[in-house]
Amino acid sequence: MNKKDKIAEVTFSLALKCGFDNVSLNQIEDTGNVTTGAIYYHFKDKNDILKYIVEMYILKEIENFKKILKNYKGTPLEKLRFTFYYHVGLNIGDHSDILELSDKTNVDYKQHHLLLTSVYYQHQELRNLFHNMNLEIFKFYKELIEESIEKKEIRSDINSEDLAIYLFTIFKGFIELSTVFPKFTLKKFIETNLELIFENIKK
Amino acid sequence: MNKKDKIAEVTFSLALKCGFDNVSLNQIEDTGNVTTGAIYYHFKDKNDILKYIVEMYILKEIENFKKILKNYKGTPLEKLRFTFYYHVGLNIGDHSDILELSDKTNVDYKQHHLLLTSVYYQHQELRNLFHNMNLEIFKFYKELIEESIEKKEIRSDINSEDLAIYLFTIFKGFIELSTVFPKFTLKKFIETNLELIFENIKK
DNA sequence: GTCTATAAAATGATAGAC
DNA sequence: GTCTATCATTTTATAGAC
Repeated sequence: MNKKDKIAEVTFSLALKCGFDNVSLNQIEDTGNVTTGAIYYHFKDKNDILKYIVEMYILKEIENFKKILKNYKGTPLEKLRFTFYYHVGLNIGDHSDILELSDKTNVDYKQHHLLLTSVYYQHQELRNLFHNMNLEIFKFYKELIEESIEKKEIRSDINSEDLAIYLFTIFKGFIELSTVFPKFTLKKFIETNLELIFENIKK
Repeated sequence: MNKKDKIAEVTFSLALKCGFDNVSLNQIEDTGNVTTGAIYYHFKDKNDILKYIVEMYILKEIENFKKILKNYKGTPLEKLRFTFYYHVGLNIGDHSDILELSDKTNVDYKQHHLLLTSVYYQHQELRNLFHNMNLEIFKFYKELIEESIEKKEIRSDINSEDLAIYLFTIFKGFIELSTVFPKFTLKKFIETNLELIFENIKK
């Protein structure tokens, strides 16, 4: 791995623990065995590292996932279940040659979600990147629904945009809920919601 | 308002904009016309202000809301709609004599949600307070459902705990979604979801 | 209880050698 | 491209007067 990605990787890894703004250059230098000089050669300033991380580690995710889902065979509900589980598994790296996280197994979806939310909050200059990402996810759900309607796998008397909103809401909801509400397991959240979603979309 | 609450209020107001950790004591002093001396007389350290804010401004919310909903007459769906709209309206102050926000109208539910999430993320010492809050909300939904089943207003062949998870998920989901996804209005998110919820709970 | 002055540490960033 | 040394600011927090 080149130095630039090394810096990004170690910063990402540190940021996951307590937020990007709470990671100091000193920490990055000590943990990653890099020096101030290297950092400021590759990046304009500290926030430039964040921008690079967001673009490299986060925004590529959906494109990758779409490719993966293309090869996945199953009913709409199975595809949805796969989607939900895939995203909380955060299989970064397993299917991607862009990302080179050396510690792939340790990316926790809760920390990942919290980091994204905090970055969105505290770095308004990056918000458009997130808006575009969410638009992509929305389109993904809508296409999944329209395809299923075409194949007559689910009921057709319902607006695909509304259903996409509904699915997206539940997706965001159980991630958020399982993050800040440890009473139940993630599996419980996903399966309970899938069951009620199914009641709504079956023919 | 006494000095302690003045400090808390101005800190809360500043924190809403870009996160608690990004507010400096200097900012608090300048904005609130208070001095270092006053701050450290009333609070142990900076994080002690946050703890006070969380306890005063956030955790009391549910208790207040429960009281309000008791006086609200309507069907379960109407109660749910009221709940959803109430919480994004964040009617802090309108019904509470505990809170004394001088700038009540400016509390934006998106900023409020982002602040809570960031605080949860970056201040692990406060997580238990949030867990308890979420448990209270969960119990609220569960009781609403059980009451509705008893009154035979909704279908009874469904587990009240599962339905509570479902409602809570959607609540968390549309808050999160409308915060980071400006394509649609909040009203669109709420109404679309309510419609599909209704399909699930009607007799 | 509230003030000012100041300490002590940490932070992001730059300069210049190699 | 990478290093070390250092600057300039800002930060939280304390001390002591009133």
